[in-house]
Parts: sequence; C-alpha cells; structure tokens
Amino acid sequence: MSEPIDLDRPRRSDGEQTYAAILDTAVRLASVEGLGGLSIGRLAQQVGVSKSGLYAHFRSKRRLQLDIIRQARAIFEREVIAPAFEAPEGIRRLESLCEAYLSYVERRVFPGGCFFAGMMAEFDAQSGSAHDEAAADQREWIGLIDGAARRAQALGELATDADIAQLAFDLTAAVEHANYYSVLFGDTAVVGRARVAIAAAIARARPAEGREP
Amino acid sequence: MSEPIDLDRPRRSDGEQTYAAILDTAVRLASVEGLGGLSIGRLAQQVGVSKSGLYAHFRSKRRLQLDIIRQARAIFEREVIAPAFEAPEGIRRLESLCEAYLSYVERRVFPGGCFFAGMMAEFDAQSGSAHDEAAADQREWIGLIDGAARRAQALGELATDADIAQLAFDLTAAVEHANYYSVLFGDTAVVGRARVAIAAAIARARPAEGREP
DNA sequence: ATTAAGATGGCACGACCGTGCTATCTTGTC
DNA sequence: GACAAGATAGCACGGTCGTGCCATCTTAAT
Repeated sequence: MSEPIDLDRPRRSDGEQTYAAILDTAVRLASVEGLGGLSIGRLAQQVGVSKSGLYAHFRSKRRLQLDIIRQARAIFEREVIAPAFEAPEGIRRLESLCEAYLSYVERRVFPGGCFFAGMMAEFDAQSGSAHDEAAADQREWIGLIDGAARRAQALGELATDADIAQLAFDLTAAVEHANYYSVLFGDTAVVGRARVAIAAAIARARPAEGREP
Repeated sequence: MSEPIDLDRPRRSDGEQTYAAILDTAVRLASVEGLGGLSIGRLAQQVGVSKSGLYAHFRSKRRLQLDIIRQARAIFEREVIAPAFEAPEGIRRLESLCEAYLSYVERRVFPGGCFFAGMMAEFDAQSGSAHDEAAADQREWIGLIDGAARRAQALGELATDADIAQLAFDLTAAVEHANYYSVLFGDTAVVGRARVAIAAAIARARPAEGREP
C-alpha cells in the first residue's frame, strides 16, 4: 500500500529541534481536536513556523499523523507501561497497570485525555488504516491487562475459575470511562470511582477463602 | 449569543419530505464521521440534492448541527428511554435502562454507535457550546440511571447503605464501554460482557440477606 | 574558505469548505 | 386558473485545506 518514501534522511541539529517542537505541539493539539481535526496551517501557526517550513519535515499529512501516533505511543510507554512493569508480575502488576493508567489520566499527560481512547472514539466507526491502527492499539492494551491477569491466575492469586476476559472488560471499562468523564466534566474526582470499581472487580476474581458451598 | 432566526416558517409537503430525508442521512453520517467531520457538500451528494438546495433548509451549519442533535435525541428517546420506562419503577426500571441501551447498541440504531457517546468523545476536550451540550446530555443520562437506582433504594430493592453514585458509574461504564468496543471491533459479542458486569454491579448493591456480621 | 545539503519561508495551485444571490420550478390557496 | 410563496438548482464569493516549487539562509564537512 503506502511506500515509506525516504523518511530516514539525515537531520541537522536545528532541524531535529524544530521537528521535536512540532511533534510535541502536534500531539497535544491532536489529543484535543483529534487527528482528523488537526490542520497543518493552524499547527504551524501554533508552533511559530511557516506552513511550508513545517511541511518540509513530513511530506504529507499522513506522515505527520503517523509520526504523531508514534510519539504518542512513546509517551504512553513511558508514562503508563514502564511504571506498571516495575511491579512484580501477577496481581500486583495487574493493579499497577490500572493505577498507572489512572494516574496518567489524573496528571493529564495529554491535555485532551488518553490519546488512544480519543483515537478509538474518532475512528471506531470508520474504515481504513486509522481505524485498524486504533483497533490494534486497543487490542494491545487489552492484551496487557489480560496477560497480567492470566499470570496472576497461574500464580494462584486469582481463582482458577475466574473469567479473565470478563475481568479485562471490567477493568478497561472502568479506567477508560474515568478518562472520558474526567475530561468531559473537567474533574478528575471520577477517577476515584474507577479505583473502587477496579478493587471490586479484582476482589470478585480472587480465590474463595473457605466460604464456598 | 445565538439568535434563533426565523426557523419556524411554514413548510410545504415536498420540502418537509426532503428535510426529513436530509436529517435522516445526516444523523447516520454524523454518527460515523462526527458532527465536526460532516460536510454540507458530501451530505448533499449523499442525499442526492444540490448543496444550495440542502442549505436552504437550514441556514447555517450550526442550525444543521442543532437539528441533527434534536433528531438524535428523539431517536434515543424512542429507542432507549421509552421502552425502559415501560418497566415498573425501581430496580426493574434500572435494569431496563441498561438493557434498552445495550439493545440499542446491538441493533446499531446509529451506524456509528451511540450518537451521544460519539459526541462526548468528540467534544469532551474542547470548549464551546458543543462541549456543553455533550456534557449536559451525559449528565441527563447519568441522572436517569441515578434516579432509577435511588428509587429502587427507596423501595428497599437496594441496600440502604449502597453507594448509588458508584453504582451509576459502574453501569454507565459497562454500557458505554460495550458501545465503543462493539463499534471498534465490529462485533457485538462484547455486549454480553456488559450484561455480566451490570448484573454483578446490581447484585453488589442489593440488600444483604442475613449473612452480614 | 568552499561547498553540498538540510532548514525554512514565500508564493501559488487546485480542491473543497460554508455561505449567499438569483432564477426557475412546484405546490397550495383563492 | 391566477398567484403568492416555498423548494430547488446554478453560480460565485472569500477562505482554508493539503501540497508543491523555488529561492534563501544555515549548518557541517571538507
């Protein structure tokens, strides 16, 4: 489909700096207005660079979008996944994944809320590569939760008959709902509701402690 | 701020019909592409009418958007709220509200998923009247769930110490998450996960039956 | 110091955007 | 059947969109 062009040409130091500044602003702007709502003209104005000066760094809007997504992935990795993976595997890591996400929502790492939740909602009903990437990202996130939960189950921290897929649904529902509502209402208090929901969902999947029929 | 112009002029039968056809297509298109992504030119083409012929029915894009939202509200009222309110008040109505929403998701009443969930995600981080309307709609929906739950509590169907706001969070999280994921993955199977989550959340809020300390 | 190459801006293009004006049909009322 | 008024299309406007060409400035290697 899309040929990668020559994107890997060498960069000069000043160019690298401008490139980083553009991407930084672009990621923030896109999290608020969406990848589709982002325009090159307004982005250039925001960064303080001419439209063609900006355009030279990417060579199409598509490439700009791809770079934005790549940057957002790096931020998510640094702000959510890496901290969570400092916890030992099993139920502690499962809890850390949820908590790291909620913290990332509370800290408003992206001004428009979770970048990938925004992408999902923007492209969920459309067909094309943007939709497919959004779906893949979401599957990867679910897989992280699901994998941590299965490991916890294998370690005996969750009941052998616990429905892991259901647990993953419950947890992702709680954290992503907290993301949307906290942005919509401009109030992160709802994140506390998510914490309660997460604790309840995990408690329900814990092994029974001798009070079963 | 915005004056209502003269919008209430009399309509001719053929005009009324075209107006309805435009709105029908517009609501479907907007649920997929978003209210911002919708363009008058493409909408006119889709309906099979000239751009200016369409434009005469609304007199600005803002009015078109307002009419689309009004139409979407009527559909939501008819497809979700009215059916749910056939159930007797209390816990049955609470369950019916959730189930009616899930059915509306499964039936793909809007091809892009729940219209108001889409609006919320599109405008949550932006400021302006669109954001405010999205927030108001969401508050109203939460209020419906919350009100039904409080009535159930007053009727003794939920525990007196049940956290109703938490219950409302859990229920809205489950149904809206099912909406997003079913659209994103093109598979309504996830709706079943929401049903399980709803049952669990309600069960947790039920009065204890003599096995409390 | 020269020079090749990247960085940036100026400018213009074709396309589409929302918006109006005007003229021609079509409907419904007397 | 005349006629006022709504419905619809044609056309054009100013603006913005993504994109590309070209000239100039700046960096870095020789």
